[in-house]
Amino acid sequence: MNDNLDLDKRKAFILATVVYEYIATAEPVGSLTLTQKYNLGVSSATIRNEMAELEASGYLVQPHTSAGRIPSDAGYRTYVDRLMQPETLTKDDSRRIRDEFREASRELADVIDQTTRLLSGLSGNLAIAIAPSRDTHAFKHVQLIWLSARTGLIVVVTSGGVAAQRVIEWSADVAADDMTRLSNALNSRFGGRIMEEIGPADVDSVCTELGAASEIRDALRHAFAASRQPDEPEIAAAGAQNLLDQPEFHDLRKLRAILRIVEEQRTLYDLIADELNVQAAPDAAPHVRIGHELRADELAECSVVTVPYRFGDRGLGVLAILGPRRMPYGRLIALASGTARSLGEHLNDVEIR
Amino acid sequence: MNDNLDLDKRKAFILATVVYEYIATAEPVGSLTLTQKYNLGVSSATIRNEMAELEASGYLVQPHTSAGRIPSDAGYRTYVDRLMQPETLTKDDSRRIRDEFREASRELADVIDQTTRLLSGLSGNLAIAIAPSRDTHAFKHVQLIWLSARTGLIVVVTSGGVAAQRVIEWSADVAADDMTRLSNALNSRFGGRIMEEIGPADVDSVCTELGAASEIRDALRHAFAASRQPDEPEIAAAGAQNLLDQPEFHDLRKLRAILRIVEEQRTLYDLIADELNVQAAPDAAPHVRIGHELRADELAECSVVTVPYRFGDRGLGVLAILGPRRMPYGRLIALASGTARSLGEHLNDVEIR
DNA sequence: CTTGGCACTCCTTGGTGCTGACTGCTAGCG
DNA sequence: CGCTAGCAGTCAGCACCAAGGAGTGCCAAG
Repeated sequence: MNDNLDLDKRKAFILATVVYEYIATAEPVGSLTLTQKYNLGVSSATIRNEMAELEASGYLVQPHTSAGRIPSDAGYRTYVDRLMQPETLTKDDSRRIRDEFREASRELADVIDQTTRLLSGLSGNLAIAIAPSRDTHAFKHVQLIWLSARTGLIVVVTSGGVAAQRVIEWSADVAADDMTRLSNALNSRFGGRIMEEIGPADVDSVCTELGAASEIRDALRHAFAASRQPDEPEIAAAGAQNLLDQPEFHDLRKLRAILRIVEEQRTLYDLIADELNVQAAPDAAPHVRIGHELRADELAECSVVTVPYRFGDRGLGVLAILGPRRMPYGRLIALASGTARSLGEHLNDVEIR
Repeated sequence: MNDNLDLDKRKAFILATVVYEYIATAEPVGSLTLTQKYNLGVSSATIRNEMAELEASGYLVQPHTSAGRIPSDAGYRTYVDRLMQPETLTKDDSRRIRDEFREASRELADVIDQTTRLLSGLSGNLAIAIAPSRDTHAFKHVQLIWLSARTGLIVVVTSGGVAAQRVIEWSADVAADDMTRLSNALNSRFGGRIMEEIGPADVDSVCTELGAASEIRDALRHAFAASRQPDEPEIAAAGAQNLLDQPEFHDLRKLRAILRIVEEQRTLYDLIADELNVQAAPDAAPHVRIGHELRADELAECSVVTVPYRFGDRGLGVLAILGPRRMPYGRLIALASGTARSLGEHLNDVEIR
């Protein structure tokens, strides 16, 4: 139905203009508006004929008989893929992104959080970030710290920073020296490996050799497991209140449906994490999903821009912007990809080598 | 105007019933409703006379001439202070709180976060938590961990757990032994102190004695400062989407005004932290602020229940529930104080001794 | 193929009148 | 003197209707 051939130059221009105008005004666009605000060179009657054909081809829809047209999912899709001007970051946006990362934390969780706040502020939409997978981090160091005869602290450091830390208690006195020896043994055994190569059996074997208490062995296992795979998906979201400004969300039911999705980290993760598989290549261009392409009824009127970012050689995370379908795609794509690039650079800078 | 004497027994009962009924239904309460649903023993005309007097005394207001009455700030205040039945936690709520803390993390930030999620879920309102002041934590341990010739990690442990950790880089090679010696010196110097007794000068003097590099000295200073006073107020909030269910927030302008307050951590902190000064005593009863008592126009239709919780001997944090004035005060007070108690106990359990 | 004209559709807006929920007041009763 | 029944008055909410306007589809002529 909507293959390339049914869009001649004029239809393409009209479709692009309708989408552009509707994004700007949130009002259905009529033929008169088009002839008045844009230099079409033909009369409104001609536009009407063209728009009728665009509707028949599935690019536009009419909310009701006597209204103007608004884009369908397919209309937005064509706009994004073929009609839209690519945008670059404005000077101002570049500067704000640069400034933000100059001050940014070294802690992965903090960085992710801060990035969503930045991106939601710049984009005026809801921003989401998934932390990069930890499996490919390089093991750097583990330290058992003696706090008292019955308490200690385990710290696991990977190339991504402190990956796990936990206070542990045990039931029989342990000497500080034992902890140092255990730390040294673990470090010399695991040095140079990446995290996914370190399993519970490896931890066990070192513990057995040195005769470590079972409580300490269990705590170490947990610490290493948590270093690779935290209990909850590492995901951050910010800027939900931005959605209140969009007229499409003045309907409270829709708003609540979306907030419910955002609240449930698991659902949100699934929504975004698709990209981790689809876009295995880092530095990939942002990907846009529109309306029903999101495969969630609650999000039928939303679009999502996703972009992967790099951490180190293989680690990969995802940034996303969620907003109404009527979003300024060009700007958001530029923002998402600029932020992802800066985030990747920042993570590279703070990576422990 | 509204002193004790102007509330005879019947007026008190009527006021209490109006507040109760309005909290339950969100509809202005009329004289007929009262006689029908509650056993007043007098006719609606008598109730009308009484209600007119309650309005003259400032306890009730009428949204418009031909409507029933709703409570004023003063009406809610009297209800909360003198008329309401104190409630205790239901079995079910107790159990959920207990279960939640059984599984809870040892990390202060995670606990705070988890507590707000619990409390917002139980209360159906917005929950807020401020982490206890760190000044009174006891110093436990500091460890400089050698990662490579040019990078290391500082971990400061207080009775509250890991209070600061930061990866540091320096420009001249440092040996692992130097870091151990410095750690030992700091630990023996600071052992037994509480955090507020450890200033930058103390850190400096140890560093100078051992001839530590200035980069390490600066990093240690920062780490100790951050252990006492984090850069941003430690505050968590959860459950904003619950407010959508309240009819008073169906007006989007009001909703946005409130979300703006919640978003700005600083404002939110100021709003709640008053209690830290007012209620210096731990185990104090929950405190309720109603409408204009909050001294913020945006919150004129809101109430806040706050309750301090203990951490250790002197540390004090605050839990709060923010919702519409029309909130079930008895239940929320019970929830807030039960949660604060369990939180205090949990923190006590995980405190490092 | 384009265009002006025209009839048609249907949302939006504003006005009107009704209904129902309350109230305040008053006169009479115990 | 307090209580009550009855009644008139007020006003938000709702349904209904008419006018206005934005925009369309179609057609005949250029």
